[in-house]
Amino acid sequence: MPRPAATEPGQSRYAALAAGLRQRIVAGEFGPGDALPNEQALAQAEGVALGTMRRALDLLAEQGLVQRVQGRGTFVRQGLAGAPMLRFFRFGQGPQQLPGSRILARHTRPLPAEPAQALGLPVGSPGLLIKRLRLLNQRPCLHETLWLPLPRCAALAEGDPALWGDLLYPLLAQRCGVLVHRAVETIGFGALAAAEARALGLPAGHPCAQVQRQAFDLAGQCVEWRRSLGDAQAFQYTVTLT
Amino acid sequence: MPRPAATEPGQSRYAALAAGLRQRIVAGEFGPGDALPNEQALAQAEGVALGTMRRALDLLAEQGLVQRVQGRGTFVRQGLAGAPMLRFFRFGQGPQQLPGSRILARHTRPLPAEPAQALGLPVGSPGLLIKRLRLLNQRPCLHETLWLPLPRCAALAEGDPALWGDLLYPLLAQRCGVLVHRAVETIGFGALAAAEARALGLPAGHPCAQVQRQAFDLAGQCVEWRRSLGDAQAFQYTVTLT
DNA sequence: AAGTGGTCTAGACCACTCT
DNA sequence: GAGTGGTCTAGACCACTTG
Repeated sequence: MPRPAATEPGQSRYAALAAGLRQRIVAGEFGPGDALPNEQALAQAEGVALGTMRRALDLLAEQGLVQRVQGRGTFVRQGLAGAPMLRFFRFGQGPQQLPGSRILARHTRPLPAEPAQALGLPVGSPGLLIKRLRLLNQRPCLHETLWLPLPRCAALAEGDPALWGDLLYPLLAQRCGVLVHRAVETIGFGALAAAEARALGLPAGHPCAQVQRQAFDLAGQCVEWRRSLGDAQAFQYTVTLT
Repeated sequence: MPRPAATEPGQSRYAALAAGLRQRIVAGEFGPGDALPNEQALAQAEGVALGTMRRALDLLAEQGLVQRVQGRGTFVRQGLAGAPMLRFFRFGQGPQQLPGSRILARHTRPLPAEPAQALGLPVGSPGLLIKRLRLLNQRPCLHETLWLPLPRCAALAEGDPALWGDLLYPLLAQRCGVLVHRAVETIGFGALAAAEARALGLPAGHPCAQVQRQAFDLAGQCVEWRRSLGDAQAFQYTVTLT
């Protein structure tokens, strides 16, 4: 009975195997889109039965870290595509197309209280502030305020934002090596301040829906704080309870 | 190789076993809270290996139909407790207590278009309309409009609503034999009409959050349509994306 | 045809809950 | 101690994808 190094005591074998694989993925041994070795190889390498290794891989798949494809292999999942923000809103009808982006401002600034807390950094740490407008059919529909932690996302503090394209997360991945893997959003309701209202072409004080987002990388570090504002009339969201 | 009756062709054995068990539960052979026979017995009865039956039971557990408890057994889950409506709102702070209910109206009426469609019944079918106010610390916080399908929920058309207690779903279970197992909710924002505003003690036209709910029984039949209105200021909801 | 994950078997032993 | 679900093994065969 070999009792190889369990990552945590009191854990089942397959959970330990999953944790080990998770670490290897986070460490970059397998990049996004890469295939893992096949089950047989992994099981043999760890000296464990095939079924046990399968269980570990299934666990990682449940957690969204890998994706299993019959006949092809087990692959490390890509990060979040980005811009699923619009799923909360119904602007016009017809096929939902990709929203455009217009950067309104970009500054390096000390982090204010709320973003700092969300990012898990001390207030006043260096941050990158971005304001942008999301557009659908050339019409402004969302006003966003973003804060990014600065040593880490420094690559975005330089260069012409006009060349960035419409999605932030692919940019974060390419330029900063930051892969967004999970996000938590909080929905609320308020009234538009003058500046945002003007940008959206709505009257000041107009009711708006507010979506605050924290985005996390593979290691669980928060790498973005964002607040998006849109017309409350257009807001709609569906949940299922069980 | 016995190939006993699969509930559906082209399905894996464990999926078929799960479907069979599901049917038996829906048919009432095992009521909410009852224990299923143990794995060994079920596997033997179906002439299948233990692991395969386990897989079927795990599937039902994933779907929320049963709950597995180590050392005790596998149990049919109770229906939704009810009143998780308040999870969308933060009224005051401190420990969230159970909301009170005051029935404002109850009528038997032909179903209007929207509730009829949600319930999967023709417009004009007999329905039971209920309006009620949810209260927290004696203060009104939610205004609800409910439609129930009528032959089925007839027991609620009689008797004194003042004796109903604060939760609808336990009532539906006891008096009508209707077990709510799943619900779908859609969130939107709007403005309060005069009547609702008055009931909630807010000015007419005040911004409000609106939660529409369809509740389903074990068989997947819609058994309730509901619209709840509350102060938009108090609204807050959190989602996780992966 | 070779390689992958998906299903199924038949058994052993462990961890937990109840009486 | 008896009974339950949870873990693990070692193997067989199937279904799907790709060259």
